[in-house]
Amino acid sequence: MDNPTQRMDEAPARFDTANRLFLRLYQASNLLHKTGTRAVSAYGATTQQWAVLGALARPVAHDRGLTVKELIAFLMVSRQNLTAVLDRLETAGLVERIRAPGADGRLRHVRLTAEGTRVWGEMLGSIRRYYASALEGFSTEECVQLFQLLDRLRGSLARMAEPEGE
Amino acid sequence: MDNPTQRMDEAPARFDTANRLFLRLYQASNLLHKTGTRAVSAYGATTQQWAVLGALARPVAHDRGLTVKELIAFLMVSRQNLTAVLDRLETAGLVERIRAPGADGRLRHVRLTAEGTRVWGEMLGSIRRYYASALEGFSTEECVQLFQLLDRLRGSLARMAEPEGE
DNA sequence: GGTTATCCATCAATGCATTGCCATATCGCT
DNA sequence: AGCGATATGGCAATGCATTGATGGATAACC
Repeated sequence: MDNPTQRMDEAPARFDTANRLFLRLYQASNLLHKTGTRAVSAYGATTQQWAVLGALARPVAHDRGLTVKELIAFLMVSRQNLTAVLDRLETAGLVERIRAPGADGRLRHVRLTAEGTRVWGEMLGSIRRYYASALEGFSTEECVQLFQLLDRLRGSLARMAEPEGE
Repeated sequence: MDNPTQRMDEAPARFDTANRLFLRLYQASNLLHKTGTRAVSAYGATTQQWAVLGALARPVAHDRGLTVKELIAFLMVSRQNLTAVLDRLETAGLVERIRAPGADGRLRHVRLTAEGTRVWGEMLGSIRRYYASALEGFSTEECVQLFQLLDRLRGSLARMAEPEGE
């Protein structure tokens, strides 16, 4: 009873915090998909499709598009998963897979179609409203802080997913 | 060119931060399931089953169990989803659905079986190692900070999911 | 006793996400 | 020309997660 409990309690407290932290991550992610999909459902889209369209709409990617490999790296999902999402987006006419003329023949560049660019423009309003609503009680500093912490956690988990260095 | 750009740039910066923030949330969640399931795959479990077992293993819940409704509130998932997870856990013999003798006849209490308690005890080692590895670069203060920010975000998203008060 | 509400389960559909394996086309190197 | 690596696609299986609709058993109220 005379041992210092201050250090003894450190590990259990950290475990407990980790437990709560990952439960919140799990819950927040589920809610993100649930509410996010609802926010863009008027366009027949989902949060994943929103993420893909958002990646392709960036100035860097809009003209030349992104290869499947680059999209996988950007979103950090499996190739088989991305293929299915791209199939749905292609069927909807929002995205096209093209072979760049002069480039590597193996590469397929995924690009927004004119329709895809138009729909993305319409979706932007809903997305802005969604972000504003979801982060209503957050100061800009807190947003940055949360981003940075999530960024580090993502990095840590990515390291666990791929032990061998790239 | 003489208008104060400081305020004009606030909204775009916030939008950009939100964009990155939710992408990180999306990525971190996918990696959580990927690496987490790998961590407990030796027990034939997944992260969701881990979450359910963890909820039921808490001292508060271990003896009397939790009703399906309580589990839904704790994990914040849909009833149909939870039913499927519970079915798999019941088939694996880790969980049992019982009707409490004196209580409301509509309620089903979900409880860990003896086997479930044993397996959870074994899983705890892997889980502790997982938490330690995932949060390796984080100070205890940062863990708490991330938890609190995620908790607020979860609350905000939950409000968006259920507009009418409970 | 009858109505209404709650708790739980079921069936069905869609989409996301992973793993594993196989196939094809192209590139780069020898 | 051949060989290995890379980039993509296809197929299959499993599990998670949502929505929607239906139904049954129990409780609470009138």
